[in-house]
Amino acid sequence: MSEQVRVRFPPSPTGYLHIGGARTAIFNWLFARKHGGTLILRIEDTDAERSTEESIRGIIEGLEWLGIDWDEGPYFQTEFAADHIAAAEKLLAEGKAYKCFCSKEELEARRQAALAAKKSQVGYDGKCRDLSPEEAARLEAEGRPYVVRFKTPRDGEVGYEDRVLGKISRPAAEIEDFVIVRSNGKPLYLLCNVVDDIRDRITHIIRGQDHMTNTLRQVLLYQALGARVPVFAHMPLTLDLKKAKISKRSHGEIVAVQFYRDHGFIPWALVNFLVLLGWNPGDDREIFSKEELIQAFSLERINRSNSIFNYRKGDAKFFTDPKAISINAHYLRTMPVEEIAALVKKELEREGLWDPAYDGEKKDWFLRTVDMLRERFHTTRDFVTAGRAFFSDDFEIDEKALKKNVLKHPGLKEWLPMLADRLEAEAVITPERAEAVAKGLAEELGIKPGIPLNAARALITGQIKGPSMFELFAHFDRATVLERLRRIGEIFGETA
RNA sequence: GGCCCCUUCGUCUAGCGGUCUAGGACGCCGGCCUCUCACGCCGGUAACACGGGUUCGAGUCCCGUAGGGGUCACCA
Repeated sequence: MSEQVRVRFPPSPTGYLHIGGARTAIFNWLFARKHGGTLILRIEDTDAERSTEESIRGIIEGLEWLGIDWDEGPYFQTEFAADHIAAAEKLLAEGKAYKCFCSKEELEARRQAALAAKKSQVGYDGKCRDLSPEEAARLEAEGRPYVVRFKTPRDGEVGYEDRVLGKISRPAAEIEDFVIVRSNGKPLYLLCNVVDDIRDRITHIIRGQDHMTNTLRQVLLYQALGARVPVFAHMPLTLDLKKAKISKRSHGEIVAVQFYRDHGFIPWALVNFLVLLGWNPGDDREIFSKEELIQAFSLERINRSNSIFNYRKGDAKFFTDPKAISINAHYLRTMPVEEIAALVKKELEREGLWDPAYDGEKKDWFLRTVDMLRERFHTTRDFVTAGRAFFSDDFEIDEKALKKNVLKHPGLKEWLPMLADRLEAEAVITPERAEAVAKGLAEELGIKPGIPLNAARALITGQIKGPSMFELFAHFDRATVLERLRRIGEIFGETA
């Protein structure tokens, strides 16, 4: 590619960054990085009523969190209003657009009539298209409000070569004379977008298939404005299980990038998951480093069909797409432990469980804890929920663990204190000594080793499952182990 | 409804005429490991929407049908 690649991500700041938008940003970013190009962030804030500062902040934070960096911007569309107006005036002056004085009511009435007559064309009928200059001037002088419409060619084909869909074309005459400037003088998205892309020298437009019909009209606009038509690539959409477009309205926070940040996702894991929705590298790889992904990415391998975000509301086991969780869990257990520890630190801080010593004299212990737990956790959030007992004495014992591993065996009331005594007698508790002590005791008592061990797990970690208890006896500090084991008395006391 | 796009396991997907009794991943089920869980390893379940063509041969090409999606604003 000899020409410098320039792509853009143009969110409209009317909500948070959702995963569909993030995916679009990711594809553009990958394409730019792959070709040593430029990614421009352009905030399309022309819809003043719906645009908010908060949303702009949310989008930027979301992109930063994901690690999607841009090279230019953020630019704000509203700052280029003069360009948009100038373009509209140019089209008007060249006779490529015209003023339309039809009122909304008239338009609606004619539309309904066309619909009733079962006409195939229900768009604008072109009534003002051929108004004489005198007539138009007269109406304008009367103070009649007008919109500016683009004069669509009456013959020929409009088309373009889509990099994912192939050749797309339609007869130009089928496209109605669409509005490019509102009656209040404000240009519309269709025009602004094209003018901005021309100014920003955008070479490739990578966006969702929901823009496909816009594209034909925009191609016309590029041509009328004498600009080169960029390359288009329309990505498939992401739907829900019921095949509806995912949206905040119907799916809530689950579609927000922020939700994943708040639920212990590793940013790159989300990127990795999202990029696999509608794209594949052509081989069996599914896990990519940033460099590998940039290397593997290409527009041609984007799928044509929509994909489904496999999320079931209220699923007890999977709070989001199982594959997303699985990819996150993969990164959680394979990334350098220090990197995971840094993320866990943030979770602990947020929960008020962070001990500065974890960065100092307890650093090794902290890293080992993270390492020990991470292979059975799915998110960094799990460290402060299921893993809470590792960082605080204030934790609840899981109900099932209590029922199944403790209360079922009243003998534990004696056995666990015995175990505590014997561990206390050890000069240093190592996993090996702990195993010998625990197994020895079980044998003497004539019980299965699992009984005291699983009970100890419940008392010490609050969980029904977790790392090896032999490891844990040695891992927790001595006093904690002994104290928690001896709490067995309270348990039976409380529930008796 | 018009126009446009799409259609392989439950989900993400590989497949660009013969190598497809359709491969991988996630999920699910079973097994090994084992103090529990997880990891890991082994095994299993499960799909070419339908109908016509073209061809010696079709998941792959063509047409039709059905289904799904997108879009039809003085929103972006």
